[in-house]
Amino acid sequence: MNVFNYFEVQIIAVLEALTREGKLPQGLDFTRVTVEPPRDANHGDLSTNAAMVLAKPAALAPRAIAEMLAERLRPLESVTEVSIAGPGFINLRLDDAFWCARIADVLAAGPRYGESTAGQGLRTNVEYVSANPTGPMHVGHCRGAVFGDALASLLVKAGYDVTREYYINDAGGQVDVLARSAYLRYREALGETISIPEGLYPGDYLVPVGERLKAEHGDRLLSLDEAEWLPIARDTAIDAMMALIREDLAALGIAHDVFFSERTLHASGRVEETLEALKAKGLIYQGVLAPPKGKLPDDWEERPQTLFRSTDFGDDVDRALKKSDGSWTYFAADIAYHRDKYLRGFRNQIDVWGADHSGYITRMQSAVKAISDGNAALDVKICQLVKLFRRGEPVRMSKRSGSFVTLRDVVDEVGRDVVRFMMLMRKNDAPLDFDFAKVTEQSKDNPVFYVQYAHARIQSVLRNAGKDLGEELTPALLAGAGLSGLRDEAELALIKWLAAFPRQVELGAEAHEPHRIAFYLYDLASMFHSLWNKGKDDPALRFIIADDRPLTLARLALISAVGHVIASGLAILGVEPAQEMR
RNA sequence: GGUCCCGUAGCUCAGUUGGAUAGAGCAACUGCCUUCUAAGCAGUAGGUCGCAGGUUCGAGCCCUGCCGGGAUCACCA
Repeated sequence: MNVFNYFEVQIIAVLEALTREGKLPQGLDFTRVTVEPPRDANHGDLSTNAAMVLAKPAALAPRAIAEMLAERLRPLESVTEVSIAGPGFINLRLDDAFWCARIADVLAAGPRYGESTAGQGLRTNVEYVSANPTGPMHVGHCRGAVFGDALASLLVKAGYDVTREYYINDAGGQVDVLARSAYLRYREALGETISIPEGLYPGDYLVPVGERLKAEHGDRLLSLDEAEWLPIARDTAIDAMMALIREDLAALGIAHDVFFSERTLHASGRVEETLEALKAKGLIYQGVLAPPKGKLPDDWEERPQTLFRSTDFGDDVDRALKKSDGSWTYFAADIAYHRDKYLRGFRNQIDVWGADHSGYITRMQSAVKAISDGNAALDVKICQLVKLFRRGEPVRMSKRSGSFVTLRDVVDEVGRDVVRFMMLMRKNDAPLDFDFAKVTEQSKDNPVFYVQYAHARIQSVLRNAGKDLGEELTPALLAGAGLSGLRDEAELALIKWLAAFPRQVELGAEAHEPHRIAFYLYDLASMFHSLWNKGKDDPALRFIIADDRPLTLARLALISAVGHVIASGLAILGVEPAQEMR
């Protein structure tokens, strides 16, 4: 149950009744009426802006509307207090029994708590990672991978029908470079001494590809022209690189539903088809682009190009679809790809890109509008750079020497859970510092451990509880607990925060911001640790009270619910909850 | 020079899509371990939300213009 939605429905029902009675004018728009937790909990449990939002269109004073509304809200079940404050806020307070009943919601739903139907099964495609298949993933891919995966999980939780997709860029010049690099390793496998020229991939992850080419083709490829061996070497190498990448992703706990090959777009003629469709709409023309403002590129030459009218859709300049050699640009194929997604039924598309592609967003969104006649929406989430540190010192990486940090290095060193959580402790569009020393530190400075520790503490109490109760603590026993004994402010605050989880899921999903879940969990852990320590100061607040079985069960139900919500939230982030930390 | 992102406490960052007196953590200072895990908790202190206008009942959030930092800039992918 989303408490806030629940009361929003009731408040709007009251507004409709007032309208029918002629106390509010006909035809008011209630969509801007919201029910939220007030910023300051002292104001109440729920707050609505209805009176302020409706004042102007209704031509009434906010307080007049508020008075009318408040009068009708007071009799509602569970409402103990309705007050009008500030410029016209209506604050509601709900009785303890209502809040305690939310614990039962959590226990009944278990790991499913927080699931919502807000997404209404909207088919949604989240494309993320999409690293070029030219080598193992490096640390730069890490953030987008985790972000996209968590976002996808969050959307699933919120009721969207999500496909996780990886776009394999296997059609451009870089895979030919890969093929030549692999062919060199092939010759090496056949006994030649090789040196790797500048411009080819030096990484020794291609050595097994050379071996494999040797195993499959013997020395047959040596006598072939490049035009003949290149496709063979390329396919083998791409296949091997994708296998590497899938392993890297698996190490992060990521599995895509669809791996989509760019090459198949070209091979099937869908690029041409897409361009024909755009041409039919009058969006393609031969033209000459004005040179970029400011300093010109050294090799700038003015020439006619095949252009897409992205300026019709808000872009700054029209964009080229063909290269000077007549082949399609990456953009042309990308339009075809996004059109393909649209034709597969995805009107809701999300791409997760690195910061270096931010200049590409507007043209891609323009293209999606064009190919879908405005029926599909593309949201592009940009993940800013991750700066690596070791005890405060930046980690230097050089591509040329091949001394870059791979994703696997990071996962192996600090663990999947730490990587995933830390990548989500920042908004995606803010840069992120990642210090190997700090993220493995086991202290409250480290949010991963802080949240994990809360969960572990809860499990510890639940494990020990059986002894004190004299019988095994079962879900049924907890479910049957009478909850009325939970009266302490800290306990109620914790319950209210638990009840806020479904709303956080919906808001986070709608905003495409999984980091909200990480922050929510951090706050939840903090409230739990606080409650725990109250038991240190005041034994009456401990979870297990020897001579009060009903209260003990109520508190165990509460912390069990906290455990469920932590586990449920961590599941969205793809992090395992810790059962024990010693 | 164009475009995009960022600018909130000394530091690192949240800020419920425009709500009430702007919040955490670190660092500093003061307390809390015979008792469910001190890997924790409580408290003190710290702010002209980059600057200036605008929009309205109301702006950290929206608009315009500046200032500062980053990314990117026909044809690569």
